[in-house]
Amino acid sequence: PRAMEQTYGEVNQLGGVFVNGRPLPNAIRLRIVELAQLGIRPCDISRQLRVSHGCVSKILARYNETGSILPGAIGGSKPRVTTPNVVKHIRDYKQGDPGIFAWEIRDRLLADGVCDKYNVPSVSSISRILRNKIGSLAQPGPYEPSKQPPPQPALPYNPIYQYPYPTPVSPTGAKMGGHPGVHGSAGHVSIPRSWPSAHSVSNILGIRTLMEQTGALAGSEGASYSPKMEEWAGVNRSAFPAAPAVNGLEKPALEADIKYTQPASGLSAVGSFLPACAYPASNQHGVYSAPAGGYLAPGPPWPPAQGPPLAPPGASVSVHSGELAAAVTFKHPSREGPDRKPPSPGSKAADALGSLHGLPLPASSS
DNA sequence: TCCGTCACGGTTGAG
DNA sequence: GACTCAACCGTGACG
Repeated sequence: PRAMEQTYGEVNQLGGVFVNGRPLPNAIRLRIVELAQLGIRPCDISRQLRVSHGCVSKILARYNETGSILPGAIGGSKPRVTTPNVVKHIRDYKQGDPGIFAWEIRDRLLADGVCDKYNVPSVSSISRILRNKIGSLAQPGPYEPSKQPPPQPALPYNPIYQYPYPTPVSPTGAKMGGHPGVHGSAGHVSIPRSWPSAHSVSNILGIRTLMEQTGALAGSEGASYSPKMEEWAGVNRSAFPAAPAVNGLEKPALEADIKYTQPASGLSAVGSFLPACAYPASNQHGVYSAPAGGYLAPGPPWPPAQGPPLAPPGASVSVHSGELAAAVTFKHPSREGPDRKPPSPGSKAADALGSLHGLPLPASSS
């Protein structure tokens, strides 16, 4: 097992451990942002945390843009908009008016509530449907009524993809009037993924948060929802300053991150979907395993014997290597048995960051 | 020396 | 269950 774990991580040029293809632990991401907010230069952060400067730059850029330290949603596919139900409606429109234009169909799909502006097919898609699926109406197609799948609701989208519905067609039917993140409000988060999905911050910020608050997710939708870290990108974010001051670290956002990365056992509403985050606690432990401590903890502090340049005035924020190693909870397999217990709130990791933030940070967040 | 950017090899998850 | 695809990741190199 140890050999297997040792093959898991890689070591970058700075001596830091990373897992190719996987995001850095939240603790490190948080530290990057914090140190940046304290005025420490990205290059220094890079060396101190042993994370490539490209990564530091990326995380900081994202934080400045979205206010979130969390990585984006990994994997998944863009949900189809041309569902059988949509195709059926298009077919109906076409049959009712053979001369109808694609854009007219599009308008009707919107007007009839078959789709909303977030999932309505493009005109070109409609044209393609007309050409490929409806053009040969003589032949029974896959969407022939006789072969139709069971009737679908007016909005035939998988509940997993809870689109942001600012309109009365919202699945919850309540509190959908203009949630943040959809129409470019002050706190709008523009994750560069245009399609609205459960992965999109727009959706998350609005629907997810609202639904959480209203308890609407307690039902099957919540159970089937596959949340991502990105979901928390803007939770509790109201407005992110374009140029946050050193002390302007958006504590509410970070606190939200910290708060919501509590171990599932300690959470009620949010705990249920935290394990599905991009950092499953168990996975993280496995991923950032033995070598991490070996590379991070014993390593000489950077820069050697250089405190002031990195130490912010009056604050002891310099990250000691051991502290960091604890903060990122690189598991040492020799110290943790197979029956790994959930880290206690008073764990070293929590202490490491808790002492820095005055906030509890569970090890599972790393 | 610093920093933004991008290619690369990798992971992930829906279809 | 294997596969594909398109998203994401961090690293490392370049300018």
